Amino acid sequence: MPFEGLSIGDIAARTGLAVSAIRYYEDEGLVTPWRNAGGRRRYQRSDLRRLSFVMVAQRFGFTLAQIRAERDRLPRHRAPTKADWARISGTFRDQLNDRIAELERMRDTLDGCSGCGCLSLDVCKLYNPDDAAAARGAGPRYLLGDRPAAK
Amino acid sequence: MPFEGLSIGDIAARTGLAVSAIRYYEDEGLVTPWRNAGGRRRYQRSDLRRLSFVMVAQRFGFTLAQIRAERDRLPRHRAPTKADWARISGTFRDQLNDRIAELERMRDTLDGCSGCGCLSLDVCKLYNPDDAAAARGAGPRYLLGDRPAAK
DNA sequence: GTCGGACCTCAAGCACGCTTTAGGTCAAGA
DNA sequence: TCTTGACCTAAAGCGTGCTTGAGGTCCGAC
Repeated sequence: MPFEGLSIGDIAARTGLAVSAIRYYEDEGLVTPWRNAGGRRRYQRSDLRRLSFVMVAQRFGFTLAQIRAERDRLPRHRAPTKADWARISGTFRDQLNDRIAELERMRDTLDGCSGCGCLSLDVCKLYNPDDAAAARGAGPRYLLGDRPAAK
Repeated sequence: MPFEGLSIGDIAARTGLAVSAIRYYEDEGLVTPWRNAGGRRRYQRSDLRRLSFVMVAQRFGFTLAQIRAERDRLPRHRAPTKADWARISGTFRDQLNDRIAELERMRDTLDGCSGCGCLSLDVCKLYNPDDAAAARGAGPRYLLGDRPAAK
């Protein structure tokens, strides 16, 4: 007998996603089931991989919009190659490295502050918008590497 | 003449926060101005430091609720000591280190996958909930270190 | 035939951290 | 006195990623 597709419940059971989340991903254009005669969603087996990709990419810090954009950069007329996935995994890695670097920079700043007596309410530049910090703009965000925020 | 307090506009200018954000922080119990005869908020100079602390702690990944909790652990009857701030900075550092470690773990997983041919749709365990991953629960989240999610 | 569970749609709700809007009030300068 | 800008409150809105609820349908088993 022919393959009649997986139900949304099957997909939920096998991905660990909630049924409502799967429907939401459909609204977001991340997966596109067809419908059976009764109007129920039917999924291909490859949709399991699609949704797994979404889950993995989320873990790596991508928003659903970014994931959709990444997927849209894949060729539609052929199966994804290793090169395609290498690009995506490179994107993942770059994003991870950026985030790691930022956190390390923050940790170093914090360590520097601890060593120099910072985090003292009366001394630390991080808390004192009156001095150098204020001169460069406003508030401690500049000391922490933020760009001048659009208010 | 006596110090009549800073206006919310003064505070906004000196911290770089939006006026609406400062009022929101008041709703959240993070700062407590008094009111002048006309009902306008008046701030102490120390409120600049309070709000700077909020900004710094947010940068370090704390939610407003956590920041309030941290502040509530400070003694109310005396000025915060270096030891108080050392504890807080230690909390900051621990949190940073946890997040760095998690990201590095993810990067290592990703690198391992790239090296072994992972991120190939047909091979990678990350995408294939049918095999070992499925046996341990459902979907790739387990491979990535998530706890079994409460659905 | 009918029961029940899985499924359907659409709308609203939640958490977080704010901003925006609407409709006033206060206070300093011309 | 009048204007203007800074300020006030309360309520609603936003973005992200979903969940929950209400009310109805489909379909396999008994």
